[in-house]
Amino acid sequence: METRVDGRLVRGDQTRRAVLGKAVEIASVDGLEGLSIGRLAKELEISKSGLFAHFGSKEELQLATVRAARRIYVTAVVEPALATAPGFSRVWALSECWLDYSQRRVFPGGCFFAKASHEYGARRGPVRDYLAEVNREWVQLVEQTIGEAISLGELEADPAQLAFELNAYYDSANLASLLHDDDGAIYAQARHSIRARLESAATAGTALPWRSGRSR
Amino acid sequence: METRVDGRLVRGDQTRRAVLGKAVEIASVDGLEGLSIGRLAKELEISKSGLFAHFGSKEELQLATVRAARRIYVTAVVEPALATAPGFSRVWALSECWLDYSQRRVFPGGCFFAKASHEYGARRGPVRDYLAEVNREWVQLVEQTIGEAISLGELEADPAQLAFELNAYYDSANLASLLHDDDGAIYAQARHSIRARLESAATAGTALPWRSGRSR
DNA sequence: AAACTAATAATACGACCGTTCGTATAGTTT
DNA sequence: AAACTATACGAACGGTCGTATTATTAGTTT
Repeated sequence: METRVDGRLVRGDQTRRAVLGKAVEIASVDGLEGLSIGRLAKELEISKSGLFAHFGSKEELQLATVRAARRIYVTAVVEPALATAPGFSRVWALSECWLDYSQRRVFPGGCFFAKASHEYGARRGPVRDYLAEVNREWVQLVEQTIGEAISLGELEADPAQLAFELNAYYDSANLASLLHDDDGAIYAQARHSIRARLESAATAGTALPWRSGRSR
Repeated sequence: METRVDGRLVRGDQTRRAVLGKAVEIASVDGLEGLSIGRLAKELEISKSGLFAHFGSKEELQLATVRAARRIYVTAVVEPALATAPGFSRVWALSECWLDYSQRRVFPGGCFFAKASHEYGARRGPVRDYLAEVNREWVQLVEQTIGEAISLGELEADPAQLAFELNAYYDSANLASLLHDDDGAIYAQARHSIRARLESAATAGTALPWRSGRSR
């Protein structure tokens, strides 16, 4: 099965990819509103009008940027966590992957969605709606992961409640690390809280991933 | 002792007050960057140049806006909480006051500082520095309040750790309520988490404020 | 009443905003 | 080779941005 490719479309795709890569970077630092078409074009050394033609409106560019960020997020956080077997250890992996994603600065401005959600939380329109949807998606994944651990008898908790708490720790660590030029102490603090919370919810027989094999 | 007042200065003060009141409103929804001098002047029906003269630069306007927001925050959260006696009940009051402040939308866009801190977290400059300082101030207050409760033998915890966790619950509830047009369910969830966390840290004899006198 | 000061206003500036338009170029199809 | 299509470009549009300069008005002091 041979796939004929249109060189023009390939070129367009590459441009689009480059634009969105840069857009995600800029927006994670300066926000989706601070992301301007002129600046984006200048940094990529392409024409403003040519760039604009790819999206048709600022709002479409913003939406495409959030979609691009979502793909990066899935690759950086979701997929690595799903590589761990379901159950307690996957809940822990999810936390570790998230903190790592924030600390590694996958987006230079910290978690893209924490930033964008705060930027658009009090507004209306498609951008906000999509951000809300992505957030729901994520919370659902965390709840589901917790649910699996409960089903496997490794955890005892209200999934929604525990998911809320874990998420709170993630976001709080992310913000504090940004605001205070953190050297890692804040992430350690978050890890400590997560560990304590999970430990208190673990069932008796469950092996705790952060203890290397034997109990202390 | 009689105080002679200069009518011109009074007039200027009133204007300044009105400007900052509006500025804080706008910024809590559209951010400190979205806060523009032209828009501010238009909404207040005064001249752009006259308004500008009060601050001298956009950055000074932003700093003055954050300072104004801080005063409102102190009035809405800190002072009411300090009306409660030190100890476990004050820790609880702090949480209640904060959630109430967020839920009542003292700022139309939810917590001003959550928004502004995310906006400036990844940047440099005086605005970010001041936001970081205000945050430190707040965290310190929470830790100190927890410390008092420990000294009084009503609580057992690491103050920094518990403060981190409570703050995480506050901010997380604030964001989720904005993003999902909350009817109050999210605040209830936060209250539940806070209650559970405080209950687990309370010492044996401590009366729990949310139980009306007798145990269940 | 004159001199002075503080607050406000009018006007203008260059830079950048998102957007539109006409055109040139590269690549595909016939 | 001709017709067509997708991508990219330069130039211009009306607006708004933050800021500077200059003038006017309101209020105080002498």
